[in-house]
Amino acid sequence: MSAEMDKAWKPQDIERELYRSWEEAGLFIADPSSDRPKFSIVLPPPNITGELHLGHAMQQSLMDLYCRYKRMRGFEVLWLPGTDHAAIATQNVIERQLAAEGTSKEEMGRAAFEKRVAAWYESVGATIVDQERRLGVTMDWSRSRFTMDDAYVRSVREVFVRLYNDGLIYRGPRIVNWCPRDKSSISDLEVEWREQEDKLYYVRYDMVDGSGHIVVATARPETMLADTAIAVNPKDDRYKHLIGRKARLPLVGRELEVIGDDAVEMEFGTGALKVTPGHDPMDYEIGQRHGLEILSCIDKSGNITSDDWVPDTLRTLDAATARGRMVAMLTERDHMVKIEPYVHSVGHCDRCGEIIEPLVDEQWWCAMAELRDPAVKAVEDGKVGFFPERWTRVYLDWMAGLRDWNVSRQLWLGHRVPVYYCANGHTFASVDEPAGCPECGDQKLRQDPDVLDTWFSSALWPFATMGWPEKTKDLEAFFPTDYLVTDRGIIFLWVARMIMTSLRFTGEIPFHSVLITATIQAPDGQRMSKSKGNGVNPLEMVDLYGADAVRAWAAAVGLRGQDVRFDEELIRSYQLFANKLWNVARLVLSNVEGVASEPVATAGERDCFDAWILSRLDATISEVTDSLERHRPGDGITAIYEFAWHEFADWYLEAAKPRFRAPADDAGHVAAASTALHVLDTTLRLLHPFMPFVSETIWTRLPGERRPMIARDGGAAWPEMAGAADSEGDAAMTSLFELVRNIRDARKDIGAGERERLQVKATRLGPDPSAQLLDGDCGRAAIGWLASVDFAEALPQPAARTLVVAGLELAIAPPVSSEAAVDRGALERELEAARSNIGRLESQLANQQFLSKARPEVVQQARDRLAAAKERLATLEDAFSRA
RNA sequence: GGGCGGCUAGCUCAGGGGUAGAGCACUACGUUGACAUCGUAGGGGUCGCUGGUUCAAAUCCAGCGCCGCCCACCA
Repeated sequence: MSAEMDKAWKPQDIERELYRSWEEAGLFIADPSSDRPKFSIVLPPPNITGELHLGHAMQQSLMDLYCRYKRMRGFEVLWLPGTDHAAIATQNVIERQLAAEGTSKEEMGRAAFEKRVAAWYESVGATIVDQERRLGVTMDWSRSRFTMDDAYVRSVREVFVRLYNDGLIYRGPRIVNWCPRDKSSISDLEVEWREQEDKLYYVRYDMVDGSGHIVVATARPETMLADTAIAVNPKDDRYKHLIGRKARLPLVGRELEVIGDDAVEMEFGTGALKVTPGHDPMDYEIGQRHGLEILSCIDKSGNITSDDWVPDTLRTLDAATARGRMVAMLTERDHMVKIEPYVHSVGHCDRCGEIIEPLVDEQWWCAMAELRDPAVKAVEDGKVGFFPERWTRVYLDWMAGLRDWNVSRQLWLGHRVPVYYCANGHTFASVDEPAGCPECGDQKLRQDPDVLDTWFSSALWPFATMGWPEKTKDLEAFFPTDYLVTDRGIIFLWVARMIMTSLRFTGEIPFHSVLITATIQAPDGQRMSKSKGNGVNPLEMVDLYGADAVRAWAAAVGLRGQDVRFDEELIRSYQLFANKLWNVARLVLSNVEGVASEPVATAGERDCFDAWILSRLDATISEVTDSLERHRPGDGITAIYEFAWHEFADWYLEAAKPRFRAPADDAGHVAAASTALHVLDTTLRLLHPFMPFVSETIWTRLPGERRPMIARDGGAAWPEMAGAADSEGDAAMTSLFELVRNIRDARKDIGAGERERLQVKATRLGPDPSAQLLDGDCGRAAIGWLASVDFAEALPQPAARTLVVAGLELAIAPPVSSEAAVDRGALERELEAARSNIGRLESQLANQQFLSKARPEVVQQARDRLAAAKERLATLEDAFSRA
């Protein structure tokens, strides 16, 4: 059996082929008519803007972990994949490519641009799917969706039309975030605020009646051309007498009324604010409250308008140039009072980085209040839970301040707004391409030119991908979904909106739990980004360490609730773990010929190690299962790692070697082999969701017929506890390990040769169950083997060292050729540590307050520790006196 | 301006009232037939600072200091 197993685990040779075999067997395809309980996840569709990054790899690993786990627990699992057209992001990527090629979308025209986009979607989509396969994810490829698929487009239109007909979507002029580069509005959430060094300009506006002046502070003097009022706080004694009077706008001459509004901060600047409703969101609201006229002095390209009230010398200038010229003009005319350095936040387009120009424009809006309320309640009632829980508060706080959503974009890419205008002035929304106006029958229809915010279509993802509004089998079987695994960065942009649309259109929540994953930082603690060049390609990691290692790393760190600093060594450590397991399997498999895969039935045939490892296996099953249910898979992979390496391999298998070497029909051999086989089998099951490739590769080599682990029938079931837990026995074994370590340590001290067998004499000091184990047959055999000692009735010479562990005294005979090179320094350090330990415990136990107030078991614990410490000290002093 | 995280061994991080933990790195020894992608042993931390509560604080409370993220209509 082992002959065909290489000495090392080589994931690169195996993973692709193994994945192909899973896929060809149709193991990922969900059956909606299955009578099993259902479990479903929809993949957050990656933007088709480029390759996947490490964050995607981590999230997908976590999703796959849960899908595989649920399959093993008997669920019918649907994991639905797909991609998002990402209108504005994709348009930006392609426009950048075109610019690099010396052309532009305007130059090539709409048709050619669309062809170019289609080609891009195809090639990038294929790359993404290939990356996903390399990770070993069990997505149901037969159900893959793209947000621009015909059926999906129809769902989007359906939602839009219903909201439109319900009056929740409306068109109107309001202030929007305008990106002069993309020539489109964007929503509040897509504005990225960056701190910037600027100037604050203090400008004097003279009162019309010649009674003085008022000085305002502004960071954007170029917008003053469109001022339509001056505002002061009505409580401000400096200014309240001016309210209702008029000031004259410099350079333009317009008369501006001084108004009182609470929004004006008295402490800022001079306490007087120039009001420009056409180019500032706060001013816009002030304008709304006071019925101010809205003027625009900056157009959609970011240039000064050529309205006739704009001074000739400023018309059509770009805003930055205009600002410079205006500052000069104001200074020249003695209107500039002073200029101060000023640091403030400026809104930028999160896609292209351009500075946002707030301006008033006709756009489509979605009223949120009615959509919001049920979505708030669903989370408050715990129907949708966030993990870590603290994100619940973040969600609710944001929802509380929700404002209407600008859903239209002026892009070339995306879902067209399904609103039509006929020549007779009728307007209507339609799911299907309409043949004529429903009111007048006019056939010369014009469709609204705008497209929808990408997030409008993403908001429907969980149900639109399953065929909504049709009543499909998939919807019935797999919706609502179970987990949504995503990044905290899109809780508002996406998660909240899915909850809102889902409740409105399906009457159900879209998912039960939102698992917020870690954000991965570069090794230097900075944000990973393409522009900084500090990103890590997940495929490179897969090539280097194997998909299993990347996945185990993701499980270890992805749901800790903290951000993760990327640490390649951690990934590597899981590759080493896979290799360790591989070699564990080689050892076990070379000893299990003809052995049953179940542990030997009767306790009588098990030795103390068999019982112990089965007890520890039970504890591990419990820990791993629990970790997954608590959404803490990091605890699970750690538990498996600890168990498999440091308990099963380091102690159990080492101790089992003598029994393995006995003849195959020896009872001890059979007990050890069957126990080892059972433990290995179970460990592989526990590991499979985390590291599917190595676990399955080994599992299929175990004796017996083995189908793929995730197969519905005949695959590997998730392990159940076997009632083998025995905490007293475990404690005794821990003492045994401690004794072995102490003997090894002592051997070095007393100068014993590496392989020299030393004689020892054991004396039981009391009825301690640990002492019984240590001095029993199993204990003696194990200690003898692991520490290279032989038990004797009496020692030929006085003991070179006496150890006391858990009620057993062990005297060790001196080695034959004792070249003791005892490190007295080390002994002294230990003596000192032991004495200070005793001192600390004694003073604690002398403290009446402690004795009377601390819990009794804590006091007892201290007493036990003191006794043990004294034993230890005696041993050390004994050693020291001989050294 | 408000909120949320973080600050524990050289590095990356667990833990969370009762003697400080892991992995990696480091030191010494070791190629005995699972594995040198390994084994055995070892060194290394006043748990950001200051107070408070408690018999007992890295852990709870308050304040402060950095670092990061999110939200916000101070122009």
